[in-house]
Amino acid sequence: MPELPEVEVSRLGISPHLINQCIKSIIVRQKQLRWPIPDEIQQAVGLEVIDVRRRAKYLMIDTEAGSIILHLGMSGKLRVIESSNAPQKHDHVDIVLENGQCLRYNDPRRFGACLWHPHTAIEKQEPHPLMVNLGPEPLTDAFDSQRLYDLSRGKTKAVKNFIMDNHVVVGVGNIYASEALFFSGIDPRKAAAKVSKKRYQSLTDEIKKVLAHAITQGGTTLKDFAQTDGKPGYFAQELQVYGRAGKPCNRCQSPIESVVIGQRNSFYCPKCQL
DNA sequence: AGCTCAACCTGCTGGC
DNA sequence: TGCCAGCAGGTTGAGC
Repeated sequence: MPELPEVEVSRLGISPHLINQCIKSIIVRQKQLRWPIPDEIQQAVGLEVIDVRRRAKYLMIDTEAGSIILHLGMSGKLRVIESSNAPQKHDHVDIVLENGQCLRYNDPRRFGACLWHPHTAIEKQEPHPLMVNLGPEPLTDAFDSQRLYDLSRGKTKAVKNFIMDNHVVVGVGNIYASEALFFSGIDPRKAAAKVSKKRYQSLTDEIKKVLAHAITQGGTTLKDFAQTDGKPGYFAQELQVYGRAGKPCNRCQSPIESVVIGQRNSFYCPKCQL
């Protein structure tokens, strides 16, 4: 379900309920996610939540002793509810607060993760191993067209795969990759090395625009994404190409086409994207 | 080094 | 109505 906008919407939704609250208990009903949930996560019990941060599609719930790292995978959802609410199917983890509320993590496909990153004295500033090799955040100045251009030289893979590579830039998933390529008029199948500097400038701008705008709309709800208050994301109705195979392009009326690139279904307008 | 592909898991949809 | 194949927002790691 989540790309970067959906994760950021989740962060914005949960953080005011968590920050400065004390963790009373952590209930793990299903520890077998992408990786097993480590028992060390219990080190957060009794501590106050200092901050809720996001890096790429990871959420970090910071305490004095370390951070709980959450990843929503394909189907993960977070909600803040009364901890007395009966758990439903696939409600794998509760982070229960002393005020009676809890952060409940639900993930049918269990592609997500819930990990613990201790702040030991020696490695207090060390990032988690999962985050060591991540590229820049797309909504910061560290992500610019020069970087895309430089890294793309010699790359034969499709430009869509290239911008979805977390070493290049994080947070661009299958939906927004297709959308940004549409707005910049680039054929998603084109080899990354064959895209000009000028077009990487456009692509960089469009990636930033589409992600930032999707965040303001509460993300994209396709099947089951919900904001943490249960409302759907409203960006789905603004999608130009994703999921619109056979429907007319909003710019030129040509039928949108779909093609599999790097195992992922991809959508583009054959007239607007060259 | 760079690229492709299988794998992780459940649920939903569409065709027969 | 039922069954089964195919597909889904992500990421890692094996293998070429």
